[in-house]
Amino acid sequence: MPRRSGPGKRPTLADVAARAGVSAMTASRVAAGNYPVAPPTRAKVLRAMRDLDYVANAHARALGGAATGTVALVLDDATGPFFASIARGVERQAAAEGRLCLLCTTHGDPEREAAVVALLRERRAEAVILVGGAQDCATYTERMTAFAHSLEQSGSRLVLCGRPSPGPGVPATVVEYDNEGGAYAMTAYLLDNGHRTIAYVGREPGLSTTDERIAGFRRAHADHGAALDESLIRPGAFSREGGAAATAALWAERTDATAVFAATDIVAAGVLRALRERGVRVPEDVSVVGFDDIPLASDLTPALTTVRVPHEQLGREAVRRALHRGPEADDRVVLGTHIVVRDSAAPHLP
Amino acid sequence: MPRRSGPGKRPTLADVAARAGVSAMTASRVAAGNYPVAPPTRAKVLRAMRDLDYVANAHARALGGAATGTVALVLDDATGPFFASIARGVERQAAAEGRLCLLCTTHGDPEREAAVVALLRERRAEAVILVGGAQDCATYTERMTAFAHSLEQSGSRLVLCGRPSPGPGVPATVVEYDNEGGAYAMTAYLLDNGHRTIAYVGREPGLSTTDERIAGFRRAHADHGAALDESLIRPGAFSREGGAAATAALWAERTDATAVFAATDIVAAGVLRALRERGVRVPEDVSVVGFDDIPLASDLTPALTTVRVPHEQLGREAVRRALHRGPEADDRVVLGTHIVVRDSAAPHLP
DNA sequence: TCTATGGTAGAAACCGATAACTATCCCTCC
DNA sequence: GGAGGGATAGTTATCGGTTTCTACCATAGA
Repeated sequence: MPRRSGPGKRPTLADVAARAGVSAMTASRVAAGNYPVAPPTRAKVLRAMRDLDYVANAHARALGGAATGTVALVLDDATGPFFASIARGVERQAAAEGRLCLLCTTHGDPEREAAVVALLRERRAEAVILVGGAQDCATYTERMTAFAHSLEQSGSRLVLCGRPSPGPGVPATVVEYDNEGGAYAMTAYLLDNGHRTIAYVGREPGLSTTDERIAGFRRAHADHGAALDESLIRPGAFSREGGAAATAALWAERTDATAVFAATDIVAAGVLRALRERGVRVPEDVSVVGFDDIPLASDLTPALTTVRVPHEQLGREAVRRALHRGPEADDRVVLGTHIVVRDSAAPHLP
Repeated sequence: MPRRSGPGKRPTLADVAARAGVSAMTASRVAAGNYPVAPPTRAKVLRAMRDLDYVANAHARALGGAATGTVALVLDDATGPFFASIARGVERQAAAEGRLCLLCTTHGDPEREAAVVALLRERRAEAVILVGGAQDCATYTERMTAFAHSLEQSGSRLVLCGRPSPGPGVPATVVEYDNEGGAYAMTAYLLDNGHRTIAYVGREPGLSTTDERIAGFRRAHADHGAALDESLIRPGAFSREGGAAATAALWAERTDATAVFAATDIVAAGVLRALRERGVRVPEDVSVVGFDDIPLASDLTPALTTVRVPHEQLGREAVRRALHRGPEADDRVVLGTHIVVRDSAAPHLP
């Protein structure tokens, strides 16, 4: 049975030292184990530590100049399997490196993002990992540049994960994945299967990921000599409802698309639902593909053909590269993506 | 453009004070705003702070006795929509209360759990929230009791979220949800719909949640005067594969069940897959229901009838009750659960 | 016997912010 | 004119662990 001390009376090193009949310094050395201490003395100190259930004060250590052993993960929203997978990667790598992981959310609010970064500066987080697509405009670049510099001044490192780089010369690490290439591969796959009228559902204007994916979509069309009807690129929020609504709008207008490329797997879930409601069979009548390869993808009916994004690895790399910084060349990585073929896409026979 | 200071040279309050030509104390008072400072002086200090891009050192503050503004969330695994929702609730409430949230995972390893708790004691987290089902044995109770006491000694509060209480007199807050009641309601619903041969798939022996749900399952049978064939309670892991495998095993043995109660929604996804592979129609031939109501539930085909667990509220309550402690009576809450009827269950016509 | 040497342990200072106390200044009122 | 008091700013000490420097003892070698 552990001692039933009253609340808030934590034993300090001095207490341990007193109980062991040595100085605080000796107790500290036993705890750290980086200095020779005579075995009998060490035993007495260890005894006292166990008796008092001593734990060091991390804040005192950090104040003394030691690293804080903390990395911070900042995301839009902790729900969403996309973020969850990245969080898992971050947490795992952090744990593997003996760090604890702070989790913060911004709900897409730049002001809150700035507030969170300020809080993390106060805590001297060793790395601050910002995750998720962002509006890639001048304001964004400026903000990230400012964050990078103030974090650097606080001895911490900014990591942009799945976000555009603020440009060279800015002290930040960027870990991205190949949006353009993934979209290209998927579009090429559909084109190779005979599809010529492919709708892209879920364009969020200005969002960096959207822009890159649409670029790949276009390039594949061009490379295959396929005409691209701009009216097939449909706006829509990155949500089930967004996917369903955009599909409803598209089908109200025209029903000649033979394939739908959903901006994300979640959007694809909405697309599938909307099509099912209209009696359209997938993949017999229309092929549907997604992007992300979240766990949901394989649970949909039919199981979703999609683009695999290495979320967990993204998180691990973010932590790894922030903590062990090599040559400057390593400050930007792009992880590969590839398509995963399941059951939601079929050849289109003219 | 922000100042391009070299790395690691953070300005201190003393630097600010020097630049403003005042004492550190005055600068501190301006920062805290809890003491009258003459407007011209305040302006000078604020100016200096902005010039130097000053941020306080949270560790110094914490060392001085202030609260650390940190709550910790400890879970088995950050993936899993179940945990993600709780994490969201915890993070939101923490943010609302001006706290940051530490995220740790244990992968179900008690040793790692102890190590994590020790780390959190070092950091003086204000609350340590342990989430997720646990083996409810004597060892568990002992461990939790020990955690509760040592955390209390460190001035922090243990919260058990969705876990059994270690008993009265232990300084811990328990936030649970009604497993037994939810399982009872769902079983009663199936029985009311004429089902008499209901399989329970996904028993993890010894796990507290499993035991409670099966208790509800039994009680409903008893109350409805329905015989319960013990061989219909099938073991299986809490995973898609577990659900699929258990279903395959069951169907290999007997095919007379008219309904399947899956231990969790994830298990239900596996059950649905296994049934689909066997050409069994849901809900026409067999009804399938789950437990948790994670987002996936409404994306399955057919949309899953399941038991709603208020995950996010669970997280919020955990933080709220740990931070504002009222009378001791509030140390244990049980949040309600209720069934959500969708499309995966239908009446059984004899 | 006296001095090098190594092995141990302790004392003082420091990290940065702040609580508690003290010291001014200046104005008011007796 | 001097005591009293409000408003403001500064001094000192403290939180707990670590770094750096110093002090001691014992044994070995001269």
